[in-house]
Amino acid sequence: MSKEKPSAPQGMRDFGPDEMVRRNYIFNTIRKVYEKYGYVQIETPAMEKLETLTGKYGEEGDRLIFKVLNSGDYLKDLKEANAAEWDSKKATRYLSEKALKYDLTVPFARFVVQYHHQLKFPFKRYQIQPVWRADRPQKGRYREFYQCDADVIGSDSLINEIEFVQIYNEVLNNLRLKPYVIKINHRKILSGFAEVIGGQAQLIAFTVALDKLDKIGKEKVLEELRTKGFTEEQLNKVNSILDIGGSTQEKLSFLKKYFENNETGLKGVAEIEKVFTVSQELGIQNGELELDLTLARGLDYYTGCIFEAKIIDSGMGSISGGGRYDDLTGIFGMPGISGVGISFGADRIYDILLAQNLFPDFNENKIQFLFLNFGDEEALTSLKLVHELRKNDIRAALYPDPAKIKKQMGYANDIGVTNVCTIGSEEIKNGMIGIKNMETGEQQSLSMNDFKSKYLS
RNA sequence: GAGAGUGUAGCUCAGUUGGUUAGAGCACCAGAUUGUGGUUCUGGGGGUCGUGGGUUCAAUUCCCAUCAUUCUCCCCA
Repeated sequence: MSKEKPSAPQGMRDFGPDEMVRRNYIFNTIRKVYEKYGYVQIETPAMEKLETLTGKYGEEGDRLIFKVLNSGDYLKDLKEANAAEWDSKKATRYLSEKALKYDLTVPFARFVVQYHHQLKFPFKRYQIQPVWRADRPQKGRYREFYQCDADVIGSDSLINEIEFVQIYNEVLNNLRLKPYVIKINHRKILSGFAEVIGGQAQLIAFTVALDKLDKIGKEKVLEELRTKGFTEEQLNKVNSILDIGGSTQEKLSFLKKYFENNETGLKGVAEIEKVFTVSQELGIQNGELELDLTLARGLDYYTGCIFEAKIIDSGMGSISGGGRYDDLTGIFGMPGISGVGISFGADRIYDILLAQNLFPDFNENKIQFLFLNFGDEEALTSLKLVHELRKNDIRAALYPDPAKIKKQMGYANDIGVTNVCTIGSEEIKNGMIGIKNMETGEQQSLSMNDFKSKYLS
């Protein structure tokens, strides 16, 4: 290829008509469930002030924020400050004051603080919008992707967590994404572990290592913690945690004993237990909801229950995450307001549905009647009928150009219309209309009046 | 931020142990069928083999660099 082909930026995609139909199916399915549970929709801008986003996602997250270059002479301040020796981090605040949003939760927290005087709490909102991450793209990972968030803010009740389990169940069932598992854990259980072990300062290192248990195994986890400075005594205590297995009930009773003298851990256990028992009463099956003590989740702001949903054997990472954050609005100057929310990754759901052939047929989007164009005179008659059909909310169209009939038929076939209608000079003379069903190939001739009484009200 | 793979027609790819005019399937256009598609048949257009440099009598093929892209780790939806 001698010339550079035009293309979208790395990790960002175009969506053709077929893809949009499928994507809207996902969005609508999720939207319907959210609305049924009483969530209302909002949107926030593509960009936020850089200061709104930085520091909310941990060091790794900050690195992945897409910064937007200032307009105008963005080097002016740097020149005046003699900034030649600066590193890029120091120079950033002079070069960029806006950034593409990294998720929907933090902009929502900003929204809540900004409009709290006119919001009614508990405020239940949903939001379906793209977010951007300057990540290395790979399978199931894009630089621009859609999140479908639902959050409740201003309510401490565990009812919210329990409802999110219901929402997960309903959305995943409606999309026919089975089998799935909703993993649940509690930040206070993780904190409790850290307190018992005596490595409170190393909570982060501990949870990060714990998170890898599935992937790298027990020995490697212990090894990693050893290099992070955990003593042998601490490692022994970690060891007994890593061995926890069995049913959720067994895990819970182990934890109750383990946290005998630890208030934080006990609180976490009690909350998880309640979510489990009530969910079961509401029909959640064994295996659909699982206490996963290795579930950590990176986002720094979670403080209570944390969720993750996975489609078993999909070869895809989690398609949804979420949790409770007690003080997200605190960083914007409004402390003491608790929130909890979840987020579906629409693009990963799309990939799984496509790979497993789980999209339904979308016939209702097809054109019902395509009228062939036999020339200006004949087309006018067709156009009037098309107009009538459209008035009756029937999808109809006239081929705009008097092209060869073979070409028009080919077009009808390619875009998948249901029926082709012919009104040429013959038909006009006899007051007839030809209808061909493109699927069966059947062709019939109807009088105009029969056609109208059959399809028009 | 670290590592690996791949760049040949619009798409998916074959091929050349370095040697005259670089192939297939699909897609596209035309005809067989001048008012009838999806099947079939015939014909056609389209590539300086990602880009730059090196080795060589000769490079699409070997070497180096560069860019693009895919995947893995990190992290995450």
